[in-house]
Amino acid sequence: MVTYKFNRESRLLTPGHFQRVFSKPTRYGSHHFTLLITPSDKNSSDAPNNRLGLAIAKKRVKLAVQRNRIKRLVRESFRLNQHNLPDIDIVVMVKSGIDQLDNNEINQQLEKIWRKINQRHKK
RNA sequence: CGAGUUGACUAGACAAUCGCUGCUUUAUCGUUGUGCCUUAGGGUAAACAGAUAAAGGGGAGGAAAGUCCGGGCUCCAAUGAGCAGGGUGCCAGGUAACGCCUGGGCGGCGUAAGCCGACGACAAGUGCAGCAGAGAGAAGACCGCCGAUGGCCGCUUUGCGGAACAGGUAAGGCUGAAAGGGUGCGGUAAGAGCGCACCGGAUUACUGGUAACAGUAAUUGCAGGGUAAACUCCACCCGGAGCAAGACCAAAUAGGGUUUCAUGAUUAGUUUGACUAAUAUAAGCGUGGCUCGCGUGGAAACCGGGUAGGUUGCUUGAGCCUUAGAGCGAUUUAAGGCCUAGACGAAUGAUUGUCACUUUUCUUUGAAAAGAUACAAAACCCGGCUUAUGUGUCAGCUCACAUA
RNA sequence: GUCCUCAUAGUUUAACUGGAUAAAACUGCGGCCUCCUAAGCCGCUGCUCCAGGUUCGAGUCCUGGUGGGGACG
Repeated sequence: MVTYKFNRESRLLTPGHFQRVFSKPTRYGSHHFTLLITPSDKNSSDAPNNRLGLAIAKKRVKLAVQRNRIKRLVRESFRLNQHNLPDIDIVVMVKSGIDQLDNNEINQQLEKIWRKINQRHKK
């Protein structure tokens, strides 16, 4: 079933959720992104599918406007590609210099990462 | 038409597709909580919360920023006052309040419109001023000037001349950021507010003004300058903390209190076992005692605190718009109309197209390419200040040039 | 979000109550010494975070900004 929705169930909400991902991650990266990935918790009832969390540090991106822009782009890209992904929890982190990129470049980088995740998982 | 100056407005527009988050309405689900009914079993969706879907409608700023001031609101402490500490500082007004704003005064800049100003007091007291310089605060003879007067020397001796001993002198030089009113004339041996004129100052009086202050007159030769973003004095203001304030609900695990039961301990009574009553929350082991260490403590009910988490505070307000009145103005009064973000790992977006805009290139119009805008995003709410910043429009005023 | 602190050579610290060339150690660079290196000796290296203001004079006082660090769930 193809869905483009993105509500509170597909986000990481509490520090506990984040800790679970940080404790045993698989890493993916590109020039400006680092992604941490853990398979979803099957026992927990409130994790029906893949979920996204964002960790955009103020140290890496100074201005609030730029931080918000990056968050929105990542969410948008996740929203449009989530039906291709397996059931995982994702935390997206960011490296310095990302605020220099424009929207198009960020989208391309993210799509490359989604494809890479999909390939590895099928193996 | 050019240059400038002040004030106000603006913060890309439209469409399509896919999303996020509140609100309203409708439909479906839903007895988990609350409510209602009850024959105490439960029932109730034409009860409210809650979930899902659809439709409608709303969704960042002029600075949302810095957190520099002032308030509302909440809690804490309170009988009030003072000290300490901090802040403000020409005058009047505005305001909930302010370090803000308006009007006025004074000073500075500018041809002008206009702009800028921590702008009380150093004659209440204490301090500070390196180096340089003669002298730095009731100042000072280094160079200089004079040497009238007194003394010295010479001569043509009731006088004249010389040197510069006593001494006089703040006009000039020198030092410095700063040297104790300024300019001119008189005066003198040389000078000096020593005298006079004007300017400046001080004191007193009067006039105008609510006041700051301004003006006029008279008197006074004139007076210890700078620094208070040095201590200080004077006048006025300030209790502390902040929505992570505060209020409510409250899981698991741990843990507090009370009661009951169970268990073992001690004592007493009855006594085959055991039971009853009282006491204590320990007993026990290392070790006989003290000390120290080790170690055990079941079940149920109720009460209270409270973590995770949730709800609330949370947006109707010193609110906005229009018109009229008061006021030079800030502002204020009245009437009518309007509701305009409430998120919480944190929404307000992405993509595409057309137009507008900017830049570049070619260029008669115009065409093409690129950019998709600057500064920057709410986090309880207001009033200000400061800082950052794109383009354009409107209005007032000033100066210069040209024409009439 | 709220509150609090700090900023001086490349690094770690000084600099009195505002007073004149901002000091010291280590490091770096150059030179001397040595066959070479080390050690030793000599010399060099500063917009006192930035911009204004007060003052005769500011690292120091005042105002505004920039950057770093910390506390509070």
